[in-house]
Amino acid sequence: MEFFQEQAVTSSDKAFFRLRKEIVEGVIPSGSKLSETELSTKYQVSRAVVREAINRLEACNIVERRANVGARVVSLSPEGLIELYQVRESLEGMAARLAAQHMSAQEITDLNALLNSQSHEVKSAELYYQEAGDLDFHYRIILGSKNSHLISMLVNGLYHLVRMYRVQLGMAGPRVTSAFDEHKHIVQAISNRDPELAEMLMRRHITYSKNNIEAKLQNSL
Amino acid sequence: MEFFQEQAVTSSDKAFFRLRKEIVEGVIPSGSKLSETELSTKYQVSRAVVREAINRLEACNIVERRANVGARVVSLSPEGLIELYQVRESLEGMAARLAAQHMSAQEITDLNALLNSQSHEVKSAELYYQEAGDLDFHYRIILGSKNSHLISMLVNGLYHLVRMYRVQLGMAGPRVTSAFDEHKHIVQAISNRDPELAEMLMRRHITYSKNNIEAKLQNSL
DNA sequence: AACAGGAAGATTGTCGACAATTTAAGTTAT
DNA sequence: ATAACTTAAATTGTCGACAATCTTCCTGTT
Repeated sequence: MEFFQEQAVTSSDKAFFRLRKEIVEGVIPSGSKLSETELSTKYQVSRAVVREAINRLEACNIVERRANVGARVVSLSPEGLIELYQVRESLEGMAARLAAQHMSAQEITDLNALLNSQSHEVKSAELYYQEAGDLDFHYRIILGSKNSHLISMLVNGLYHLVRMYRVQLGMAGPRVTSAFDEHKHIVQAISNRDPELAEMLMRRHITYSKNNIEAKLQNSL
Repeated sequence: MEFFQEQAVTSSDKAFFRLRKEIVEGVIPSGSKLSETELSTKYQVSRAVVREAINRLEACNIVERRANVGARVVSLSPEGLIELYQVRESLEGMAARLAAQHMSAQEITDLNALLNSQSHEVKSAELYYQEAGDLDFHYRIILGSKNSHLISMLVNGLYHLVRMYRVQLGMAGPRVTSAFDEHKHIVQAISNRDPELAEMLMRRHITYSKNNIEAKLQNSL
């Protein structure tokens, strides 16, 4: 899966990645408490590294911590989802606009190639696309913006939360092909160096995505 | 000064606030290295709390850390400033739009009152306005958006960086009164519950602000 | 029976010491 | 003299133990 490898050098990194993965995938349920001692025995590391990992997760808005009390995994709610997608719409719209201005010709070529390769998968009904392919697409555009703050906020901050909502609500939906068409239009706008259109299409794309996941949320709650 | 009191409960909190303050105000110069041992003796606390404070500063994008090497205060650059104001324009524009929708009547009344009180200060040429008053204004609108992600990103993330640029470039400029007029128009749009106009005015306001600080940066570099 | 106060247990916060890694200096060989 | 290797110093990463705080349960009083 992972296209952009965050490589773990320190022990805290490993704990952070593992903990994040387990939370996003629901192995550790949302809303549950994170005990430092418990996790340190489970992961076979000292409490200090678990503590550091939890602190990082707090910075990602994946856990909430209260001083002298402890940390809890955030709980998913319709309001939280809406807030999340509101900022995502704004930030990714901006990313698409900047990408149309700043992506190199090579990067745009690669992006088109990615879409072509995914085209086959979509036709052959591989729903692998939904998860990884969609993330890959959005990820490249975010990087294409060349804005480090934007990249940091989206990649380190919001995206794991987005994935958390998706995974835990079981997103294998009928939106695969239509989302793919939207991706195509966005790439076309970027290829034409049309920032305004790219932003608008991206915002719309994310709004659709929000509506889709929102409907799922209604059912599963 | 501080309108929104972040109260320090733990020892790490205090270290974090103090360190952030010293960095933002340039007491610790940008680009310099942060030695954990050095700071722990200087602050009279253990290395663990300094370490935790530095980790939090990293999450704010105020320091950059490399594993097994150490942390450095970020260095200010024209590119960094532009990137910062790009996202600020997008996020605060969004905040203004949401504020026009979600602020309570009471909050809007308070906002108008704030502007009236500042009107006197501006006329009496108190340049106190520039720093605290401007921050207070923007801060209220951000909170008025009622979007927790947005609030977190701006308040915990970007704003201290913005202040860092301002303080270290010595922002006592001729923009005081014109900025005040822009604030007035924005509040008017919010009072009229006009989200689109509020967003547009806020984006323009921040663009002006960027141009202003950008000119300063040209001179002082 | 309900509520306030206080001990006991558990959890987080802080500390100093040790281990691992990087950086710098010093030495040797080409 | 330069380059590569080795070694030593300094810095960061990790650990286990102790201190402070919160939570829970128990006791006693109204």
